[in-house]
Amino acid sequence: MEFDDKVPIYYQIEQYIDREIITGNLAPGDQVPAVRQLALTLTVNVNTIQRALAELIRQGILVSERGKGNFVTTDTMVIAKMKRRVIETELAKTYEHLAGLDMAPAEMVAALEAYIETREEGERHE
Amino acid sequence: MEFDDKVPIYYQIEQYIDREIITGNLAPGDQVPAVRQLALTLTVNVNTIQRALAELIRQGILVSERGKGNFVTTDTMVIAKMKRRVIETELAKTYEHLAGLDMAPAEMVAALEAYIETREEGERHE
DNA sequence: ATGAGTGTAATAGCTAACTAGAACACTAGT
DNA sequence: ACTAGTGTTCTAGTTAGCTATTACACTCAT
Repeated sequence: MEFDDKVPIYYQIEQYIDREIITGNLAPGDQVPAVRQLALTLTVNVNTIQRALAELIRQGILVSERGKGNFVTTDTMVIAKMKRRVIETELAKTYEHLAGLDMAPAEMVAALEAYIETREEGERHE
Repeated sequence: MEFDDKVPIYYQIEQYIDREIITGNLAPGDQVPAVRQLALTLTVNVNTIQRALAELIRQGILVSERGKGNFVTTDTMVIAKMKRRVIETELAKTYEHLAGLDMAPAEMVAALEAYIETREEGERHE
């Protein structure tokens, strides 16, 4: 996995697992890969994995069972709330950044559409 | 100024100045506030300011004149290129993040529109 | 020449993030 | 009981980012 070196790895791992849950790659009740396995997969130290998981456990998104593993909560409300938070945060950040460029809301939408368009152009010729 | 403690301050200052230039708050040829003044305004150490400016100078966005000050380049091509890069980067990041949530391009646009809508709702009642 | 205003550089010290490695605690299958 | 597979904790050491402080270099008006 490639990390953005401008933001803490443990934080990016948190977001990575959030996404895995949102997309259903990790379903409620599923066991998360073992910490040592994650450390290998993400080529990162176990402690860093632990730090990321600790935060997700604190939020109730994961449930830790000593000796067994870490599991995605079966509390779908917690997951739904997390999903809303993740999406909202993403959009808010985009909005703020573009607003800081003096872009009006309508322009933001247009810019995103244009970006998607050019991106699909590119993919067509890959 | 409020910084995101997940990303280096010097980097956020770079982006801040980029934005000031894009919005025209800082026009080509304009003098950038003195480093010690910026340090005060942004409540940050002079060295941190210097680090941010050094990168902008390296990119040719700012021009340093010892004893006089730092100035926005008059090379409008450099500025135009920077502006494109900033916007492109912003949209790309949003796209990648939302794609990571299994969102289709059309959904991204819809989500952004919905976000803007609710946001304007909120502002109306502030 | 002096002084105020500018950029530049260097030192020292602090903290957060990360790594490496070891040890400990618990679970489940044999 | 043993063993393999889990999570948890701790210590030590490295590096990057930031602060504080001082000193130096240059420009311009007086």
